[in-house]
Amino acid sequence: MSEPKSNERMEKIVSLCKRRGFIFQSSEIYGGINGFWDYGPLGAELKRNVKDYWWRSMTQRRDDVVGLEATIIMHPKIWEASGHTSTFSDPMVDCLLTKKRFRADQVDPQDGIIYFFTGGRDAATGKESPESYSVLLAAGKNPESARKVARQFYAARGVENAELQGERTEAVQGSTRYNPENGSLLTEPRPFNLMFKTYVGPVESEDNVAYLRPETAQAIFAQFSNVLAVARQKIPFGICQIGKAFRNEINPRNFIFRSREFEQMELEFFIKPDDAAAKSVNAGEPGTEPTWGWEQWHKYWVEERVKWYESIGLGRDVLDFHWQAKEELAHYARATVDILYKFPFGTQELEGIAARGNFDLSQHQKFSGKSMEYFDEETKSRFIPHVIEPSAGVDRLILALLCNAFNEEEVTDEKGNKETRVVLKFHPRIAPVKVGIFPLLKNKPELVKKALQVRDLLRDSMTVYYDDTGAIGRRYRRQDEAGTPYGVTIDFDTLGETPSLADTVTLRDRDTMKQERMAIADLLPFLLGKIR
RNA sequence: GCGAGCGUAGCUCAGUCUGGUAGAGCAUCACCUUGCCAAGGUGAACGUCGAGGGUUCGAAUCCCUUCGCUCGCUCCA
Repeated sequence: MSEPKSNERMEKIVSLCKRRGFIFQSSEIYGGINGFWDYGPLGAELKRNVKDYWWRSMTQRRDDVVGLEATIIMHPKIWEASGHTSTFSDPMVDCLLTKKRFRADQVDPQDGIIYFFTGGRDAATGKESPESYSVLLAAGKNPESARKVARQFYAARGVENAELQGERTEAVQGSTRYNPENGSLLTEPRPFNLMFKTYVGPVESEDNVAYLRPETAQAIFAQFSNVLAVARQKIPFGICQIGKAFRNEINPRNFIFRSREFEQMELEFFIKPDDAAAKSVNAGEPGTEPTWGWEQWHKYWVEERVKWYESIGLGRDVLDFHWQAKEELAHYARATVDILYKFPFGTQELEGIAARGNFDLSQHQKFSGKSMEYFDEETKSRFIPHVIEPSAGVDRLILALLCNAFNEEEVTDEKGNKETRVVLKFHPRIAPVKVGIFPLLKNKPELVKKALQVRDLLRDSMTVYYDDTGAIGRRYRRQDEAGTPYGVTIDFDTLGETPSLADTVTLRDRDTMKQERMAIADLLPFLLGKIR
C-alpha cells in the first residue's frame, strides 16, 4: 500500500517546514489554534514570490486586467446578495445511531410508524439508560426491525441486550426527523455558519453584525461600477485581487491545505453575453476575442492558468483536471474546471475556473438597486456582463509547491558511504532565496571581503544568503533544504591564485550539484535570466 | 461535530505498563582546525515532559478536564 508511505512523506514535509522556517503553527506557545498557520522567514519569501508573480502575470503584463484591494469586512448585504448568508449556514443533523451527518434540508420526508422508547435496561447486569429514543418504520414492515435498531442504540450506550422500556407508536407523514437509511432518530438541527461573525462598533447587537469575507470575489463585483468608471477598460476585461478570506471550517485538515484563514488570488474576467458577442463587427471570424462566447473564454482562461502553473514548476504531469458535471455545479455556475494537484494525501483542488454567467452582478443589482449594466458602444446594446472566474488558493498552492519540490536523494560520498540529501527543487522564480554566497574559508579575510562584495553586488536584485560558517559542503546542503537554486563560492582562484581565473567564482547548481566557473561580472545577468 | 491514535529539547524519538524529580542521535551557537558537497576537536545553550486540575510524602508516568496533531466518518456553498 502506498498510503502509509504518503503519510510518511507528508510528515517529512511538515517537519522540514518547521525545521527550516517555512511554516509554523499559529500561536504555538499557547498550544496552537486549529486551522491557523504562520509563515516563517523562508515561507514568507516563498509566498510573497508566488503572489508577486501572479500579480505581475495577471495584471502588470496584460492590458486587459486591473487590480483591486478591498476590505475584509464589508456591508452584510453583500453576503445576502451572494447567497452566503443562507447557503453558508445550513442547519445540520446527525444520526444518533451511526453519527452520520446530513444537511437538515436534504433529508427526504418519510411516512410510517414511529416507535418511541423511554429507555433500555439490561436485566442481566442491571445497567440501564434512561435516554428516550425513537425509530421510524415504513408502514407494513416488521416492528421487530424497529426494536432491533433501538437495541443497537442502547448497546452503543453500554446497555447490552436491552429490554426496551415504554414502547408506544404513532403514525406520521412527511417527517424529516429520521435517518432515511436506518430509521434512527436524528439530532435537533444545529446551525453551521461557516462565516466568521463580528460586530462593527462597540455594541454587540444584531443591527451591527458583520462577517469576515469568506471569499474575495464579492468585493470585485461590489466595486465593478467604480472600477469600470475609472479604468478606461472595455469589456472584455478583468479585475483581479489577492487577499485574505476566512471560513470557519468544521474540520481543518491536511496541514495548510484547508485552514480557517487563508489567502486567495482571484480574477473576475467580464465578458459579453453570447448574444451580444454575436453582434460584434468581427462576428463570424473565429478567434477574434471580442466575439468570443463564454465557452471560448472559459477554455482560454483554463489554458492561461495551466501555463502559469507550468511556469513555476507545476507541469501537466503533476496536475489533474476535473470538469464538474452538471449536478456538481454550484448554483451560480454554468461550468467549472478544477485544476488539481497530486498531493501525497490525495489529488486535491488548487484552483477552480468557473463560468458564473451574470449571477453575481445581477444579484448585486437586485439587492443594491444600483445598475450593473454595461453599454457596449460597438453593438449599441446594454447588458449585465457575464464573468469567468479563475480562483486560486495561495496557501494550498504553497503546499503543492513544497510537496512538488521535496526530494530525498541517495548520494554517495567520496568514502563510498550512502547518505540522503534532502533538497527542495523550487523553480528559481519562486525560490525564497535565489543564491547563497560562500567564502571558501572564513579565516581568510581576503576571501571574506571578496565574498561580501559579491553579496552586495547581487543583493539589490534578488534575495541572497551569505554564509561563512562550517565546511563548504555543509553550507551547500543547508541551502539545498531551503531550496536555494544557486550557490556561489569565492575561492583562492577568485583572488588571482591562478591569474587566468581571477575574479571568477564557482557557481553550484542545486539540482545537479555540478559546478562551473563564471566571471563575477556575468553573475547578475545570468541569475536574473533564471529568476525572472 | 463523532470515533480511534498521538503530544517528552529546534527535529526524530527512548523513558509511561511497574510513580522516586529527564535522556540519546541529529541540528544550533562559539572557538580551534579547514582547500568544494552534512569532515574532526573542545565547549555552550536548549525541556516548568502540550495546558489546567486531582490522587500521592513524591507524577513525564495514575485519574479527570481541556487544547493541539494524525487517521477514518462528516463537511468543504
